[in-house]
Amino acid sequence: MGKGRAPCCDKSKVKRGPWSPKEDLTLITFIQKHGHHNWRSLPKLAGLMRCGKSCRLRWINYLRPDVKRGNFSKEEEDAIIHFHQTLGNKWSKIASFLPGRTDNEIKNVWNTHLKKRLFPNSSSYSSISCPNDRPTEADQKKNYAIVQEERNSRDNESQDPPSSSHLHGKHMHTKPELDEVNELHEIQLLLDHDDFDDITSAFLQTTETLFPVQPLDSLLQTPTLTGFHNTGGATQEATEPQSFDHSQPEIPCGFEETNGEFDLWSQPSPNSEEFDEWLSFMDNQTYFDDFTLFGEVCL
DNA sequence: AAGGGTGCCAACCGCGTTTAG
DNA sequence: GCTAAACGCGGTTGGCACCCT
Repeated sequence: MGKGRAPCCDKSKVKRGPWSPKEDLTLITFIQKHGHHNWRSLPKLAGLMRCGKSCRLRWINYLRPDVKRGNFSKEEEDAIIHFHQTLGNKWSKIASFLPGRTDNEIKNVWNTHLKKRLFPNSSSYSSISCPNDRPTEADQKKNYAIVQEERNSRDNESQDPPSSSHLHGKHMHTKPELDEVNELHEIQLLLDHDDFDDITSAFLQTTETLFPVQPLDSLLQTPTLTGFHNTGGATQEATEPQSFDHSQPEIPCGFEETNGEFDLWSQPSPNSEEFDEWLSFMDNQTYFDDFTLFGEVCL
């Protein structure tokens, strides 16, 4: 690098703060027509007085057709806890296992709900990725177990438990709810997005099996496969989803084992022999018909 | 009713990584 | 190989809505 980073845009010439519905429409329309190959030039071409980074963030976190609205389900929260235990603050990685959820949203849910439940007395503990503040492994496991216990008792108490982390009736309106929902709905009607519709409905139909949520009990055992379930043990049957396949996935060649874990995040080179095998493996694990499509959708 | 406190989330900031020339 | 631009990620913050006194 040279003499420091040039600012991504002239802050005096770009609008900041909340996006208006008109700006949203402009961005959606432009991206659906032209894509987003260059975020930096996009706002200029689209006629938006916004920084490219701001456009990208708005699109990814809010305007993408496959962004799932509403509260997090128990399964999603379990998945977050699971993957956070394995991956730490790798929000984008975690988000890749929760179709329709963004890294920002997951990060917020973790910071505002899940972390407090897991580490209620750790006010100084701000990041699990910070080694110095990191709770001991034993503490983590204990806390994960406590959360799972709370969940079970909560589910037993009510046939219709709150499905999200918003357990106390707080209802924020900063998301496009109420009037804004109608407005966005109108925007959607204006747009031709057949392809996106297909993808989105596919997501919604298969969400329950997209991320095989490992029961918390079995999570407490040392994971043998980074990012995926292990076969658990004697404790696993209590809460397992019915559609969950517990067979140990066969590890294709090309995955290297480090520290007793297989690194599935290391995608083989597209030209390598392992690539097709990797695709096939990931396809099976994510229950997507076409994993390459999944990669595209996740942007 | 009012005002201070708190929770929450969308958006911003800055840095590391990747890509292009 | 070097440099700068662009991208992407994770941490942080501003401000709104609700709660409490």
